[in-house]
Amino acid sequence: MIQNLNKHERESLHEALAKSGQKITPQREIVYTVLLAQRDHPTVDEVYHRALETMPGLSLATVYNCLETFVGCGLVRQVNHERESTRYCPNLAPHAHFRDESTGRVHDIELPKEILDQLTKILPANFETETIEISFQGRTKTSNKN
Amino acid sequence: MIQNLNKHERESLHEALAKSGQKITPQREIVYTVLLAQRDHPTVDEVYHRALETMPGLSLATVYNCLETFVGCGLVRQVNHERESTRYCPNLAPHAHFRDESTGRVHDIELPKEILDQLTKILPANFETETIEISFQGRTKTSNKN
DNA sequence: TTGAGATTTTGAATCATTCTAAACGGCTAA
DNA sequence: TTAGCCGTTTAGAATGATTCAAAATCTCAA
Repeated sequence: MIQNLNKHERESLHEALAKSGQKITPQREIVYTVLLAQRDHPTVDEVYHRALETMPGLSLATVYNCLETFVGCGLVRQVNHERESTRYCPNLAPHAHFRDESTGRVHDIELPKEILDQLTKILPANFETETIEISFQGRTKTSNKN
Repeated sequence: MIQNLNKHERESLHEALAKSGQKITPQREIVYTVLLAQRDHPTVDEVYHRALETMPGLSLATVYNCLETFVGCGLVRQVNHERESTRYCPNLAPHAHFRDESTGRVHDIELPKEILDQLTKILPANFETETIEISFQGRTKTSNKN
């Protein structure tokens, strides 16, 4: 069963929404709760089905809307891989993604600040970066189920 | 007008196809020629329209097939950006991509080997990488039209 | 030159995502 | 308390890139 947001999580949500002039709604709280509850980079459809258990009438379009809103106010990151469905990730620390080809799972990889700094240095002087995305693709050896 | 493949380019193509047991066809030669002629990371549709000028009967599905084949035998890289159409790139040297949000254009950014090495080091020991993708998103300052 | 197997073609099918229009909800001012 | 404004949600249709299916065509080794 999905836990409710704790005080701090609820605050982040309310603050982020308020900051960009948007309202708090039950749908948004539930979608955000679902994202925090299981940090496995779910697709829209996965979020939708998980959220349905708490709010049976919820519509898919609303899940799209909520997630778009969260991305817009910086609460959540989009993770795209090739042409697969977009996945969503509430981890705001700078990190890369590793996609395991054998399981399809996506893992967060912590990204040292030095590497980010170095990366921005390889750009020509007049290129201004807003976001950097780094994604690895491969396999995990051995029986590690992580 | 689109130039023909030079001797070396034709050889790479034939060799790569042969190596993965596939045939040389006029369609494949033309699609590859189009990719080399203008290295602006075209979409399938762009490749299709450029190729039509040389081979009027060509079908869109064939362009999809050819590009998929080239990616499969390592002649060409796919470039995905968010949910936009997939783009294709015949630059085989390791490089990152910078997408200019104001123009939609994609630029190749040379990628120093040290950075690649460092990147693979941040992975847990049992993660085996096959490919790494790095993409920047931002804007180019000033009136540089590059 | 021939035949097996790969490739191309056309058009239909798929599927994630976006759009549209109507209903809803919450807040503010009277 | 009510009226109305405006952002949000909803259902379903529309979009658009990509894939699939089946038949026709082509390529190349023998």
